[in-house]
Amino acid sequence: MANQEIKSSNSENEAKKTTKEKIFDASVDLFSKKGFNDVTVREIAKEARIREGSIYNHYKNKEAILDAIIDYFKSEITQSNIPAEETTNLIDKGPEAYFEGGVKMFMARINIPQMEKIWRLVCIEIYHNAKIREFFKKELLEEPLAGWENIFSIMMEKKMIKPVNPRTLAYEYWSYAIFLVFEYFILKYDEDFDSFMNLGLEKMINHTRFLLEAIKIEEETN
Amino acid sequence: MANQEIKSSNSENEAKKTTKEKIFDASVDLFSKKGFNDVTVREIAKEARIREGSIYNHYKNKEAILDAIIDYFKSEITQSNIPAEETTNLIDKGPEAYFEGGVKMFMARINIPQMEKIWRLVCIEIYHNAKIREFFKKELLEEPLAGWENIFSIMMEKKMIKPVNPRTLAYEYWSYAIFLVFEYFILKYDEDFDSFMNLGLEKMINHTRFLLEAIKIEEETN
DNA sequence: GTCTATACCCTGATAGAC
DNA sequence: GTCTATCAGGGTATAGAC
Repeated sequence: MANQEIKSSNSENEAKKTTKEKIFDASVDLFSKKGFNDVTVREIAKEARIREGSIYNHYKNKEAILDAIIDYFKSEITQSNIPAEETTNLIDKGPEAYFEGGVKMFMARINIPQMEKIWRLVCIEIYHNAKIREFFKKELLEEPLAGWENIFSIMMEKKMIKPVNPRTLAYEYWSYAIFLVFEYFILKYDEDFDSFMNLGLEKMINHTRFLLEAIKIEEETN
Repeated sequence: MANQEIKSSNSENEAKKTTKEKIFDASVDLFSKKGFNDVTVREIAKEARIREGSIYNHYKNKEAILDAIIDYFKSEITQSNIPAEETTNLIDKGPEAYFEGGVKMFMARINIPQMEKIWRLVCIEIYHNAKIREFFKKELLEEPLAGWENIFSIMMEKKMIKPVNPRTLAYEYWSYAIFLVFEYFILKYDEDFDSFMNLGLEKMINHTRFLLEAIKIEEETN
């Protein structure tokens, strides 16, 4: 956490940035707005206030810049995963507490200044870039689905929630999160200037409450 | 319904196609695979087995081909909307029947041979093409959400389902459909050779059952 | 490392004979 | 309508002086 300020954010201390960082940040900006294909190396150079040729001293080619951004995204996402030990502790606090934890976990993956732009970039390049697509499928779809399925199974064993198909329940829960990402970063990114953190959080909590109501154990069974 | 075979599908009677149709079909094929930007006019000409220059006798430019495809998509989607009168009739048959109708309505929008490719094209160009994005937002997100909100409100008034926030319920229902579209056409299009019709139908029915269970009126209240 | 200058390729689109 | 030939522009990437 000491020298973790490698990726300095936007307009702050622009002067202190290395050229490589300038290229990285300018590319994040442009790619997230226009998509990889529609950004030219000339534009990146202009935005980074350097000459075109200098870019190739830091990155092999245009594709390599995108790769670096994807790697950064991957590492940020993977870091924010909740360790397995904490999971078991959280479950005993009841479904409400766990859901709340889940929402916060989900939001933590987005609530880093530059990450919101990279999320946008990931969403718009997902069809086009195999690396992004495979990562998204594995780390943001299959792995969370399997995780939630496991959680729900445990909760059912402990009679904390109604017995339903845990796989179905995992899909019911998580698909909404993916929908929110899609809705925000693809459909509404240009118009909603509020961050996903603020807009999505409320909707996700709403969703969680609804689901909780559907699967809670009725009091009257006592 | 008589001369509605204008858009002849793939390999059938290739010879009978007009040149304009050849260009249209070749473009649908290529755009849906690679995206608009990564397809060249030369490729389209090759796929359509004509010369490059001939394309411009039928379409003003490359963009105009995409526009024609989008217009075709729009008209197919709009046609398959259920008229308002039928809606009220369906509601009285109970939530199960109505949901079933809803799923079929949704699937009907996809289950036309060439439409599956165009759906893919729409999904991958949605960030990039304002016309597609606005249509998707209006006709496939906002309008259905408003429609379902209305349906659910009526059902609640008629005490057919539990009283919950109808807007929330509409989101709970419809967001899953959008998720399925996204999952299939973006994440899994290359690998799943089965049509969305087959794969999505089962998942959507599963979802419907879960939601129905959550909002049904309990028998014991009698 | 950064700059200037440029090579080389591919793009969408057009002109004009047939 | 379809073809051949071609253009102008813009794309990535490189060479070589500083």
